[in-house]
Amino acid sequence: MRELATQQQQVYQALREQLISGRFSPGTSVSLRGLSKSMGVGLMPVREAITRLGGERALEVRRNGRVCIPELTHQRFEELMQARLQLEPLCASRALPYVTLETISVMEACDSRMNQSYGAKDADAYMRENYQFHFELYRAGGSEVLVALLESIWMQFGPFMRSVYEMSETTNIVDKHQMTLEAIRRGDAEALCVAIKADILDAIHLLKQTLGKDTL
Amino acid sequence: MRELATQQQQVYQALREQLISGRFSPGTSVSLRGLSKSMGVGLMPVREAITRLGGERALEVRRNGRVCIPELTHQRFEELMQARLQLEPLCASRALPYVTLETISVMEACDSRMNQSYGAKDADAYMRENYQFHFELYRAGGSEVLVALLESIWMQFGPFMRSVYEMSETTNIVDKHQMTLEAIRRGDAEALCVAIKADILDAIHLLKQTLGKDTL
DNA sequence: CATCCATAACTGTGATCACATTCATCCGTT
DNA sequence: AACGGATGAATGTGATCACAGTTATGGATG
Repeated sequence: MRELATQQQQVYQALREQLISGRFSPGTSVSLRGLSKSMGVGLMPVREAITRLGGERALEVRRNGRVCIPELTHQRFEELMQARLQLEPLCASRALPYVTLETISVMEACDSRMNQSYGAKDADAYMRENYQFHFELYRAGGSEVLVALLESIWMQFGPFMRSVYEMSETTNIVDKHQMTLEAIRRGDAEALCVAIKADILDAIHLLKQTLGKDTL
Repeated sequence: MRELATQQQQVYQALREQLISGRFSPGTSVSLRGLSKSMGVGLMPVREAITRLGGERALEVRRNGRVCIPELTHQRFEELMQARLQLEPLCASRALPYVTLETISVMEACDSRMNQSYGAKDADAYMRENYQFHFELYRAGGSEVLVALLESIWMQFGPFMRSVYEMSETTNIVDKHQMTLEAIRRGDAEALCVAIKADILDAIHLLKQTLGKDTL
């Protein structure tokens, strides 16, 4: 972790992690003064952090200026997953040649902690470790542009996945993580792409199965 | 165009168009008070607009807070074009079923104005019309998420392309636009993807040929 | 003439205040 | 009891000020 110099960076980072962990429910309205008090900082830092996150489409700024967590839409969800399917295999392939033994061990540790969190019903930790598992890989290649795009995407669907996690009981995403790790160890780019796509397709299937009745 | 209610939205929109048109050179440093004076508005509007654009990675906010137009890097350029190659055909395919006759005529008008601008050596207009040509199509499908991602990408490589345009003499991108329009008229999704990929590959080739010696 | 240091200008950060608009609440009327 | 309008709280927007850090500029000294 980088040292967070300014207050706005601290607020930005905190909100970012909460979004990726899905600690915010879709539709929740966010107010400047509310966040300001709850985080114990002035108005200006949260103001800048929020407009920045608005630029990353992680928060929705309505026409009247009110800010809220984007609502779950079939359209939005499908677009986000399509974008993941296009970009994540690409980013993973680019990273593969630069993966070190330490990268792998960090990913293994994330996966291990993820299983523990799943057993302990700790949704926050589960989501966070899942994020770190993927991005430890993506970041290895130094693809700053692609990683930034993917982070924007992950912040956008974070709030969705939380509700999925809380509803679902049977998850076998772990297997896809093992598939991913094996492909990396073999240095097999194609298998890596297949594993990652399978992981994303799992998420799609899981969410459609869980929320399918409500939102089509 | 939507009515721009607040000042920050006006500043944001203005900067956005200038970035896409490539009116800013890479490396140019942007200061709050400088923009504030040159645009005739207070500090706050430009402050919010800039942090928002920072979130979209259209402007680079350095660790010390200084803001500037991102520098041209071989790495960055390649990533941006790879992302385009992945996302733009997808976005175009999704839009194809929703294309109306008016969409086509708007695109034709853009292409026509583009040729005029090219003849008149009006780089600003050329870049702007090229943007509108593509996004008139992408927006037709209502893929808000994908369009937002692509707009972020276009703002990031806008400053690059300007220098390319000013150096190059022989451009045949227009042909690819005709290819695109024909594929749309036939409702041929595959041909549309091919045309768009060809357009992007043209841009890649053009830039590598123009700047190839300096930055590898 | 070159070098170094002090001064001045400029930078982003954050706080605070004022304003207009929107939202919710509650009271009065029908 | 239900509806509608007025009042109050809460919201984002923008201006202005103060501060600390950096950068540029200038002159004095070697």
